[in-house]
Amino acid sequence: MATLSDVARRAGVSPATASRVINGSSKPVTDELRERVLAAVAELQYVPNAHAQLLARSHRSAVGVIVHDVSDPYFAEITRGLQRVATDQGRLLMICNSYRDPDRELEYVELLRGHQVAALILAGSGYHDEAFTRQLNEKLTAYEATGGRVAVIGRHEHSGDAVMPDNRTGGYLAGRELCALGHRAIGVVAGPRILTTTTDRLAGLRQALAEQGRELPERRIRYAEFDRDGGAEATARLLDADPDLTAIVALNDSMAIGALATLRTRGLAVPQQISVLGFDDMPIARDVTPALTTVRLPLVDMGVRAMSLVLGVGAPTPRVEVLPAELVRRDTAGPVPRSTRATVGSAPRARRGDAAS
Amino acid sequence: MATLSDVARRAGVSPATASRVINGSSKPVTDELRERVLAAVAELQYVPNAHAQLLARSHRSAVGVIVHDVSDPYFAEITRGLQRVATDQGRLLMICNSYRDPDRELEYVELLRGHQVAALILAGSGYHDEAFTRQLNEKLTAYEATGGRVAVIGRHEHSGDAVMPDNRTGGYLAGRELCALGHRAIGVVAGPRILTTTTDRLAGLRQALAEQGRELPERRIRYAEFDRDGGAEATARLLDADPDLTAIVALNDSMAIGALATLRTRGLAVPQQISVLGFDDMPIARDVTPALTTVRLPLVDMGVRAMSLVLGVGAPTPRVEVLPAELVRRDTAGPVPRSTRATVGSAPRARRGDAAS
DNA sequence: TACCGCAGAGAAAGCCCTTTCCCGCAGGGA
DNA sequence: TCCCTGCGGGAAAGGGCTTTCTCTGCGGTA
Repeated sequence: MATLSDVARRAGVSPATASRVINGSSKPVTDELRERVLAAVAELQYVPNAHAQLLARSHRSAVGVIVHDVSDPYFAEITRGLQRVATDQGRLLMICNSYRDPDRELEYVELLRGHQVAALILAGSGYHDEAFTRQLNEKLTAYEATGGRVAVIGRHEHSGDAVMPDNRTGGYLAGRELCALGHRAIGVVAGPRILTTTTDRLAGLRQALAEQGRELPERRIRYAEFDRDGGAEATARLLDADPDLTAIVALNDSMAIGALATLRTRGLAVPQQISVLGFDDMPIARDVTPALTTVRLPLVDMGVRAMSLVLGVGAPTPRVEVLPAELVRRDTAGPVPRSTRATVGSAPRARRGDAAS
Repeated sequence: MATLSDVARRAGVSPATASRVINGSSKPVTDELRERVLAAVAELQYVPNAHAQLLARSHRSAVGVIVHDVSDPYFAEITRGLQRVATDQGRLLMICNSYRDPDRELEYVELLRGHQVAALILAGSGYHDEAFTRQLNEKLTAYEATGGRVAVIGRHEHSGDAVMPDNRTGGYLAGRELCALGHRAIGVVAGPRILTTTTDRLAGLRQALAEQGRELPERRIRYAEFDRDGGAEATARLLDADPDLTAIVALNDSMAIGALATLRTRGLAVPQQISVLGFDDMPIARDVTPALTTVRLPLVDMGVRAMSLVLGVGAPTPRVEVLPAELVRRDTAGPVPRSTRATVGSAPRARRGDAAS
C-alpha cells in the first residue's frame, strides 16, 4: 500500500509538502510542486490511511449511532433523518445494530468511543432495567467527560439531550379513537414489556380507556417481539383467549401487519368484524390492504433533530424535544360490528370457539 | 481521553505491560501487575484508541460493504447474510449506502480502502456505463494489488469473485408463468435501464415470450426508480398508454407494491382483471393483499456466499457462484380475464378510456 | 551595502498503540 | 563457583500522517 512518503519521494518533495497539497492546506505551495505531487498520487493510486489521519489530527469528525436494527423500517426512517444532517455537515456515520441486546448496546458504546466519534446517538427504546441503565449511564458520562456529545432518541434515564416521540399521547389517541368507534373489547399486541416504548404507549392507551371509566386488563395484552411474526403470534394468542375482541391495537406497524396476517388466516374481515390499529406509520402502512389506520410519528424528523442537537452548539441545560404523535385514519379501524354492539354490557356471546373472557 | 500511558503510569508499569494485559497477549504477566493494570483501566474508564491500534497492528480485520441502500429490503436481506458470516468470524462491517450514485460508489471504494478494510463487497447491480465501469475496475484492481479481497454481488464487469443471482432465469420464469396463464398483453414496470439487473431480468422475460413466438415491444415497458413510488408511477403511465394490459411484471417487489397501489386506485381487481408479478420475494411480499406472486431470490444466502468467498482462502481462479431464482405462486397472478381472452388476436377493445396501443 | 521580512520548503515532533528486542535476575546443571 | 537458560519486565522502534518550527534565499528598504 502506497504511503505518503512514497508519494513524496516520487514527487521529489518532502512528506510535509505532499500532505499540504493533498489536504488543501492553507499553507501555499508552488504550482510546480503541486502538479508533481498530484501526478504521483494518481500514478500510485494513493489513498491516505484514514486511521493515521485520525490519529494525527486532533478533531474528531465521525458520529456513532446505535439502533436496534437499521433494516427495521422504524429505524430506517430515523436513520434517514440522521444521515441527512450528517451528510450536510460532511460527517461520517458509524451505525451499529444492537438487535435489542443490552450487552451489545454497551459494547457498542465502547467500540464507538474507541473509534473516537465526536458524538453518540442512541436511537432505540430505553429499557426498564436498572443495572443496565446504570452501566450505560456510567459509560455515557465517561464519554461526555472527554468532550463527547450524546443524544438519545426515546425515553432513556439519561440526563442529556434527547428527542422523545410522544408515545404516551400516541397511545392515548389510539385508545380514544377506538372508544369513539364504540369498541369495548380491545386487545393489545405489545412489544417486549422491558422497553419503555411499550410501556409508554400502553400507558397512553390506558389513560384513554380510563377517561371512559374503563380499564385494560393484563389478560387483554400479549407481549411479543416487536416485529411482524411477533404480532402474528400475539394476535393468535389473544384471539384464542378472547374470541370476542372487536379491536386490536398493535404497538407498532410491523406487529400490526402480523396481526392482519393472522386475522386473514382466520377469516376475520378487517374492519367489518374486527378493527386494527398500528403505531409509527411506517411507509408500508399505506400499502397493505386494507390500508393501516395508525399513529404517526415523525420518524425522519426525529433523526434530523437528534443529529442537529448533537452537532449544534452545546447548551448548558440538556435539551429535550418532544415530537408529537398524530392519528392517521385509513381503513383498518371501523365502528364496532352490530352483532357485538348488541351484546355490549350483557354476557359476551362467543362468535366462534369458546369465549375465554 | 485517557491513554495507554495514563493507565500504565497509574498502575506503575510500562505501557508495554499494560498493553499486554489489556490485549491478553501470550507473553506472561504476573498476577499482581495484571490486577493493578485492570484496576487502572476500570478507574480511568480506559478504552483503547481503535485508530492507533489499527495503525500499530499489521493485520486488517474490518470488511467494507457498498450497497445501494441498507434500508431497502432487498439489501437488508443481503446484509443480514453478510453480517451473519462476518459476526461469526469476529469481523466488523463498514456498510455504505451509494443510493445508486456511481460517483458515490467510487468515493466509497476509496474511503473503505483508506480505512484499511481487509475486503470489499459490492452488493448492488452493475451499471451499463463504460466510463464508470473502467474507473471502478481500476480502483478495485489497485486495491487488490495491495492484498485486498473483492467480491461483487450481481453482474459487474469485474473479473474477480462474484455471486450472481440468476436474474435472467428469474425473468424467464415470470414470462413463462404469464404465458401459461394465457396473458398476451403484458406490461413491464422496470427499474432504471442503466442497471444490469434491469436488463438481465428483461432479457429473461423476452426469452420466455420469444419461445411463444412473441415479443416485448418497448412501448410495453416503463422505466422508473426501483422503488414503490417508481412502480406506482410507471404502472400509471403503462395503463394510460395501454388500458388493455392483462398482466404487469414489476422488476422488483417494491415496484410491484407500487403497481398494486395504482391498480387499487384505479379500481382494477387483482388478479381478476389484471395480474401482477413481482421479483425478489422480499418479506413483505406475503403480507400485501392479495399476496404477491413473485420470483424468489435467495437474498440472505447471497450475502452469506459473498462474505464466505471474501473471507475464505483466495482461489487462483475467480469463483463465480450463480444462485437460482424460483417462482413463488401466491395470489396476484391468475388466468387472463374472459372478456379479454375473447378479443385476443383481434383489434383490442378498450375496457375504459382510450386504447393507445 | 547592510539588514529586515517574508514566502516557500523541509525537519522533526508528536498522535496512541503494538511488538520486537534487550536486560536483569533467579534457578539449575556442570 | 561459573555459566547457561528462561522468565518477567521495560525500552524503543515503528505504523502513516499532520503540523509546528526552522531554515534558506530572495526582494525591498534605509
